[in-house]
Amino acid sequence: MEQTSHKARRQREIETQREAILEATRQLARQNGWPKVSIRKIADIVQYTPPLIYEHFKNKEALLIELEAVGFGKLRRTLDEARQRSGDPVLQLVALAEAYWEWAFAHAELYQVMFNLEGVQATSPRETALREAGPAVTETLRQLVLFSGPLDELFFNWWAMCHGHVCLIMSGHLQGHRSAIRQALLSGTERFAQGLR
Amino acid sequence: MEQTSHKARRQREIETQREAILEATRQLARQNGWPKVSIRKIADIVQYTPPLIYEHFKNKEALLIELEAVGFGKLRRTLDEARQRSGDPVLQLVALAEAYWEWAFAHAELYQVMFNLEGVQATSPRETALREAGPAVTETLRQLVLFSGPLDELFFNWWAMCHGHVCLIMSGHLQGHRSAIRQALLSGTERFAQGLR
DNA sequence: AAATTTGCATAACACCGTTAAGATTCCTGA
DNA sequence: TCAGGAATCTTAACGGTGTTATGCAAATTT
Repeated sequence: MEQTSHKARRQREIETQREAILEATRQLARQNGWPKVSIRKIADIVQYTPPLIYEHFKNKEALLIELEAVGFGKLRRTLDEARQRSGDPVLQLVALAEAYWEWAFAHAELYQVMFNLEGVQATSPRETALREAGPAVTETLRQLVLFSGPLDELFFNWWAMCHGHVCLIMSGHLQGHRSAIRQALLSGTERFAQGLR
Repeated sequence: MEQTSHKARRQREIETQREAILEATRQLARQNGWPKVSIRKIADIVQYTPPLIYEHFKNKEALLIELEAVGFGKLRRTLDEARQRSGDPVLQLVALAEAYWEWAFAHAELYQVMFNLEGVQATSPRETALREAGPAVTETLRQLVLFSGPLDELFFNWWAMCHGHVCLIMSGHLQGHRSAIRQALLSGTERFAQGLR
């Protein structure tokens, strides 16, 4: 049946369009920041007219939510990898913070859409999205804490430390102190981990 | 000279208009979130037409920057007060974190414009704005650290802890865990302070 | 070959930030 | 007192935005 292959080919074309839209969106956000990202400009880049975007995404927010999920997935994998580069839990936790920091700035446009920073606004149910990146961290924390400590609290602490330092730079505050803040995050995380032994 | 009193009266009217604009902006942001704040709606509330806004502010961003400054001023005063409610530096640092948390949610619309959260985007020189709220915290930290420790780093750590926890809630992540995150911030700050003795 | 579905574009709507031009009121000075 | 001008505000417009109804042409099915 070549009908099937036609349909399959068409299906791949659609998927290609979808990927192109997502990639164009990220490109625009990287180049000019999220506030200047518009459906019309995205359509321009992918060489179609605006209504085509709406065949792939219900609206602009749905596009952002998709990228948010992409971001959390990528971040999760990055953290999983980082955890496996050392055995000592203290070093692990610091390595996780370092990986978090590097990832955030290497994929700033994703990070911004994940946390509604710098002009992004998407109101989605994100409850699960954040937790998804947690297991690697939580497992490392577990090795640091005797008995069953308040793992949730400690996880929030670690996350807030990382996110907080990243945000201070991304929001434009302390622009000139990027490496100093990076150092503060790393040494702060180490002290945090040491204190849990 | 009643010319002078005329001018003075007029001056006060202008100031009143300006205040009304700022207040209307905050009101709209509180009610519907920043993305739905528009010059036209602000003009509606203050019972004038849009161009009048531009007699008081160069553009929309200038309005936001003004509110950003208002926010940092208020936050600074709040922290100064909180610091004076206890003598013990550990308790002080925790009280500062608590005051920070409470203030952020009591003035969420200001907090969002201060840090470009939830759809706000203002590109301003903020270097000084953040530091302005620092002295109270730094002074408390000084009492905790022997000799001259890396006060800058510790200040960034404290700030990032507070800001990070606040952000996790404000961005919609962990929506249901507000009081748990609050508790995490407070106990995390206490552990942080204890570790500096 | 006719009918229908697919795949896209054109064109429109309401809203946005911003500004140029006009109208009206008020004050000034002769 | 009254013309002239400044102060004060509005109307109207421009280009941009997200989104959707309509239309058209090609491809597919019957």
